[in-house]
Amino acid sequence: MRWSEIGSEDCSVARTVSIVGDRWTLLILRDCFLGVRRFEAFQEKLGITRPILADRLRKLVSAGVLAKIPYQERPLRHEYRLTEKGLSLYPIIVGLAHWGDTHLSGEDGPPLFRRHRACGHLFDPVLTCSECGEAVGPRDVSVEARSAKASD
Amino acid sequence: MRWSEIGSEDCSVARTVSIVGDRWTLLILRDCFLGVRRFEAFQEKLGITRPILADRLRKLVSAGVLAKIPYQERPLRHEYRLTEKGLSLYPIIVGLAHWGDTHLSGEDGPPLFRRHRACGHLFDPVLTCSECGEAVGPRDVSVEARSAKASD
DNA sequence: CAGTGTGCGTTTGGAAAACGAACCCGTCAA
DNA sequence: TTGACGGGTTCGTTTTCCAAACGCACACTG
Repeated sequence: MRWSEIGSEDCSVARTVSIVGDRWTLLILRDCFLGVRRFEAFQEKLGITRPILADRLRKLVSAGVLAKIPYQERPLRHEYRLTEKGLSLYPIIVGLAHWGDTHLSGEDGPPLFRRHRACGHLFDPVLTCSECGEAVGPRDVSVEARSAKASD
Repeated sequence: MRWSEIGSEDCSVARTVSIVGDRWTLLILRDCFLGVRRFEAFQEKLGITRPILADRLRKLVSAGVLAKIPYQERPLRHEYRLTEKGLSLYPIIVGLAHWGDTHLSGEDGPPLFRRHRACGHLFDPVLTCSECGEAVGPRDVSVEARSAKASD
């Protein structure tokens, strides 16, 4: 299977990976969630080469994850902002961050902490069930094909 | 920044991406969570070339995400199983799946459904705060550097 | 009004990675 | 002894990535 064909697989993971499943793309999104918006800022923070950055931003825009919005005219300049579609990638980025925090931190612990504004605490992200609210792990879930869908 | 240097960045996302932030690796993990364990099975399901598959499996094993466990001797054969460390990648894979379900499904809806065994319902994964249990989105979180860590 | 700076890219060759196809190895079964 | 199975490795070619340089529109400065 070619990379260009992955997006047409009948699998949501594959289709998502075809858009964001790239080293640089994931790091670009990380920075988006940290507030980075401009080409030069991405380039400097990431240490990515300009051609690759331009390519990835173009792809994210065409996928509807980022929007290219003018922030001045004369000369015309754009910034890249997460759309709602892009914002909904948050659980993935936080998931990556939390796994790294847990399994790959040095002795100093994780480099960043996340604070939940509403309750005021430093927190860990927890995956829960939309129906009962309980935490969900890999062994708590069974998978059913579309064709076998029963009621919820 | 070279790919090989990303893992030594002081950022949990970057370090995680250096291990799993690869097209094929993410799809291999998807299949692991669906119960695939053997080289041939991965190769067939993924349509990945053998050299790449061997390389990715080797890297996942050396990262402690998969374990290579003999399932027979004479001839000696191994299977690849998720370790606890690997199982804890579940939120990331589910996140990818759910985003694809939400934003990239065709008219037929998502190809797979997840059922929470404990409560019996088809469910969506929800990211919540470990401290207060509320759902958390990108705008609900502030980030603090290690150096600025206050109490929780 | 020439020169310099800024923001955002594109072009260009060489290096790395991915590709398909073929090959290899130990074991068993016909 | 020929073939099949499971699990890889080797090989030569195509794709992608990289670093550095270049382009371009405009603004500011002397």
